[in-house]
Amino acid sequence: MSTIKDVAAYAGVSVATVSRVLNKKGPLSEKAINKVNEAIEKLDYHPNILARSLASGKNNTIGVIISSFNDPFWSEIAQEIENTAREKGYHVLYSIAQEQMKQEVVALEELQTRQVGGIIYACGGDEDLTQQLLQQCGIPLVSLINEMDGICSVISQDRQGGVLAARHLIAKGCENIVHVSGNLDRQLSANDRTYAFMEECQKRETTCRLYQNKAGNAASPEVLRRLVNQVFCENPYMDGIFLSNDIMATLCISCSQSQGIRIPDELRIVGYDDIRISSLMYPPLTTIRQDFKLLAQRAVEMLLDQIEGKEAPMLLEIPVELVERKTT
Amino acid sequence: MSTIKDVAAYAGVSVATVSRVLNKKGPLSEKAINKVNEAIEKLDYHPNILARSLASGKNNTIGVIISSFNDPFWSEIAQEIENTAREKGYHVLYSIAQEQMKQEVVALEELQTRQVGGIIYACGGDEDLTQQLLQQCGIPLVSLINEMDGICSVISQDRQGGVLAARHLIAKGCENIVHVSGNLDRQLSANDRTYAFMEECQKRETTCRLYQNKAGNAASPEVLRRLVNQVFCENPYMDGIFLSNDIMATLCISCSQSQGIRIPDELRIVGYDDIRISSLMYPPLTTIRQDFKLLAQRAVEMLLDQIEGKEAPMLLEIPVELVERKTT
DNA sequence: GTGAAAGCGCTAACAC
DNA sequence: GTGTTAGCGCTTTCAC
Repeated sequence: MSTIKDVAAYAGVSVATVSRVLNKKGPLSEKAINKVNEAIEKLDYHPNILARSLASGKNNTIGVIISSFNDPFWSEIAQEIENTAREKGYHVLYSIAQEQMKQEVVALEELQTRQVGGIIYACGGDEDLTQQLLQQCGIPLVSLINEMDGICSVISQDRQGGVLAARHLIAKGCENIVHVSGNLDRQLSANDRTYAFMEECQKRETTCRLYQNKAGNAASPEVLRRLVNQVFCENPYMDGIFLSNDIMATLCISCSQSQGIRIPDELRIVGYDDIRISSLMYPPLTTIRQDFKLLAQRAVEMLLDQIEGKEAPMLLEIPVELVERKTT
Repeated sequence: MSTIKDVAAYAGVSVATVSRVLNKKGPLSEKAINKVNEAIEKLDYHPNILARSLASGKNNTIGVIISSFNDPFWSEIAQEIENTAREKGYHVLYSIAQEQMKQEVVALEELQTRQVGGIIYACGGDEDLTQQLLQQCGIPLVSLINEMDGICSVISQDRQGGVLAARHLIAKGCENIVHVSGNLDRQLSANDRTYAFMEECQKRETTCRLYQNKAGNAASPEVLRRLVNQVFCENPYMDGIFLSNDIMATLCISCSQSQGIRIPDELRIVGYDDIRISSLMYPPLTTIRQDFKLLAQRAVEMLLDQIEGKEAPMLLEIPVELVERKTT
């Protein structure tokens, strides 16, 4: 690996000149530029970003704490964070913190150690721990998970999502509704979709029975399937069901089909997220679409604003949208 | 942000001692250790990895060039790479290179610049460019895409996968088979599944018609759907279909169901990959399972062996397995 | 067992 | 326009 010194020597200039050429900064003669570029080419020189960051004190890197690359919702988000950050000249470092394993602390430590300029928190971990991020770390932070005291957040309008789902099912004539939520013990903005959905049902005087998927999406297929089976067993007369994510909705479609329940005539299904597969499956899923792109984009922008010392709003809410397909 | 100097000053020792405590290396007195640890605690000190790497010349980081986090197959791989690397004390840096956009060069540059010790190449880009990786970069490399001259590879036994699929469909009585491959212009080991499948059909004297999905998995739902529709239109009598990935298989299930074609009685479907959703959809998909975990694990191990100067094999082939569910 | 000091590859004053 | 030089935060000899 050649260094800036090698380049300087080869080009017959000083390291300062090479550095100037590299950064396209400062007064420079055509001749110097050409010589340096030639040397760079010849020596196959790649600047060492570590040294650069160390010397300059900034490293154009943001960190993302995420629960997994496997969850379709979060992998969409990761992809869009990556796209946006790159566009703005930033790199992204990921740190995986599996939920319910208290890995957030390690993840945070890791990113701090790597000197990221700020962190996007996109992993539903223990709320109290997460709160400590604020107190302890003192670097710019954006949460994609929920509203937290003193931490900037970008979240979907989940209450609106819940209301849309309820109104849609009721408008389609459902009278016997079931909803499977996520883990309500957790302080997630995602749970607002449940609260709003239940309230709306109540307001419309429609019965709605609530089930909780405590284990969340990360649970094994068997566990999820068992829960869905239980729901179907215990609610033979349900005519509408709202799931807090599209994976659960997929399982419901699957269960209905295997039991010969006709969709949407006998049972109407509404999911949440609108992940890629939702439009490809059969029947194509009616669902509440979260705007991945905008969520990620705004989160990155908010973080960069903080990093660059600009004023940033504390909370941004991204609209959701009902996408009607063939399950309702 | 406090530095090692601050810690040294606070603890009343030299920076060398702090460094020794940090790295648990060299002769150390209990007293010194305690003082330093206390100082670290008090000052909320986080070592700066950049400086550490720069000084020590090693940075325990590997790079991964991947086409997207969104493709379920590759996100499974990414997740497992992450898990394995972490276990071995390495960090992972991702660089996204969307296929057919020649972003591999930039991606590679980026990772080199960040001083990764080696790179896992997991992105089907232009083969000639990819080959240049070898010549140009001179750092340890492992390909998850195909066999390349002089580059270590870890790939699935795709020929075996193709044969398994063909035999299975034929054993189930299919006589009029269609296969949708990926882009055969590309030099991907994945294409072996196609070649082996076609050969096996021929050997068994079963007709098989071939379609190519040139755009690959990254194409929009509409494009994929159009292709599947075309296949169904042009082959009213097909009784078996083998898709080169599970997303395409999902679309085929969807198309069959919407046309009232009974699965598996009238049409048998075999996918490839066994992504998470494949067991959750209806009917649960018969597919060729790739061993994500082993692929990723071996790739990481192979790379670390190279980095640490150990002897590594040039090629590792990971077995695949037919998972029979309800579409055949 | 501990400290002083050189140096990793680079940037950014500051001098010329 | 260009070169010299002092660090950035850390590791690592080499003395003591």
